[in-house]
Amino acid sequence: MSPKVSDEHKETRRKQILEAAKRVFVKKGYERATMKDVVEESGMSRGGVYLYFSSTEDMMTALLEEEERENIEQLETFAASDGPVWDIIVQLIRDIEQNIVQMSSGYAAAIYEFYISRSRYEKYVPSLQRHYGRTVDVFVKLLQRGTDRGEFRPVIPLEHIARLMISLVEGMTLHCAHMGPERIDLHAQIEACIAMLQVVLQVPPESNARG
Amino acid sequence: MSPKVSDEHKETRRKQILEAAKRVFVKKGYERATMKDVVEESGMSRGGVYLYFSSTEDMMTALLEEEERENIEQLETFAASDGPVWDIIVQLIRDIEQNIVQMSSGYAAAIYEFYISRSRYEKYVPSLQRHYGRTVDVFVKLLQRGTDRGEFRPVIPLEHIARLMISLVEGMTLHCAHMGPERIDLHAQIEACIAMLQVVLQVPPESNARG
DNA sequence: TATAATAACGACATGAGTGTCGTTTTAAAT
DNA sequence: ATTTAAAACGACACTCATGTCGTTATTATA
Repeated sequence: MSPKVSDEHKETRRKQILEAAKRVFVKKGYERATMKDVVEESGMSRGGVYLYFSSTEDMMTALLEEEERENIEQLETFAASDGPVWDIIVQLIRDIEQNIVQMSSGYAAAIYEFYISRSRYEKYVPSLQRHYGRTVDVFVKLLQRGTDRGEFRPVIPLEHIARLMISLVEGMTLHCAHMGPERIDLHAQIEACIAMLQVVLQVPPESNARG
Repeated sequence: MSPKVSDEHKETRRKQILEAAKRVFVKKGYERATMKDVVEESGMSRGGVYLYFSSTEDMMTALLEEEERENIEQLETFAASDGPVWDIIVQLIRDIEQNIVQMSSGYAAAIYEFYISRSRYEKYVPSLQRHYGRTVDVFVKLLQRGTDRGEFRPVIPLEHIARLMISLVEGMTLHCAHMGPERIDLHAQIEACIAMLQVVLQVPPESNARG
């Protein structure tokens, strides 16, 4: 008469399966990944894995839920930090560059596959929109703070700038996933992006944020 | 003793199958589309379809080959037209907006699925790179002409501007495929993109290209 | 009109992934 | 040490798309 294992144990197993799933996604992509693959990669049995997840979609959802939360939190942390807003933005963009490069070997592609296949089913679109909307919000607020402080004199509405930046990052990420950072000259693009933003926000040149 | 049908007939059949395939791709996406689907959609038999294409990959490749060629040609035609370069660019960008909207219902998603799944296999990457490279080239040359003519005084290297624009378009297209043009305020983004370009290229304000 | 080449057909064998479920193993509680 | 709840196993039946291939229908030519 006892629940056979502790909750921690179950959580460990769950994590273990998710890690195996992630490796499979990186290697084979989202659509081509099968439960069989994850079973083999995790070293567990078919029945065992099914005890925790009933599809690869469940697994990817679980993986992304956590990562999206971390992403937004990181963005909010950046946005909330002290100092000149322009410096924060520059740091943020360079941080994004690292992220893009890291994900460009397989995992980004798998995530895109997942989102794209989901966007086909209307019920999933709201969650995409929510994430997009939150990202826009955080970025607009950051730009607004810089403007309020007199750091910027934007020549384009802030919300439009925010949306453009997000589109830009998305495009670079996708291109990177397709062709790799070198081929698209990612680093130059990132620096040019910063320069462009500086012009559009009319950041006075005395703001120096060279890394 | 005769080749049973004319070449035109075979070409017609081929087109007919490709059209059916495109409808299937729009409806189900690339990965979930099966030969069975295309067979049923085309109204032909299994054996008949296999006589023309041996996989959905073949079909998508054939569809895209033509469209990519048309795309580049259209871009080159734009770039080659007379008149102020700034006007050409503005027209080009607004044209891209139409393209993005048109493709946002299913087909763009299918194409992304296709490219992403292909990028996983190295042998396909060169063709992606080639297309990307050509697009950059055409755009750089256009910008260069405007600069040579004294229309622009770019504050950022032209090649970087070109790459940024291409990333931007890619990002907007992807977001549109995910969430639709309204949700991402595509039109505002397009106009903001034009405005941003105008600033970065330092196009004198007398250049009026309001549509 | 007859014929020969082949386009088109569709049933079939095959292979791969899925979800289940009866059995075995494990570990907490007695 | 024994009990027992449930974690883990893995074989099995099922589904579905694939590629083939022997058969049938079609149409340019003789």
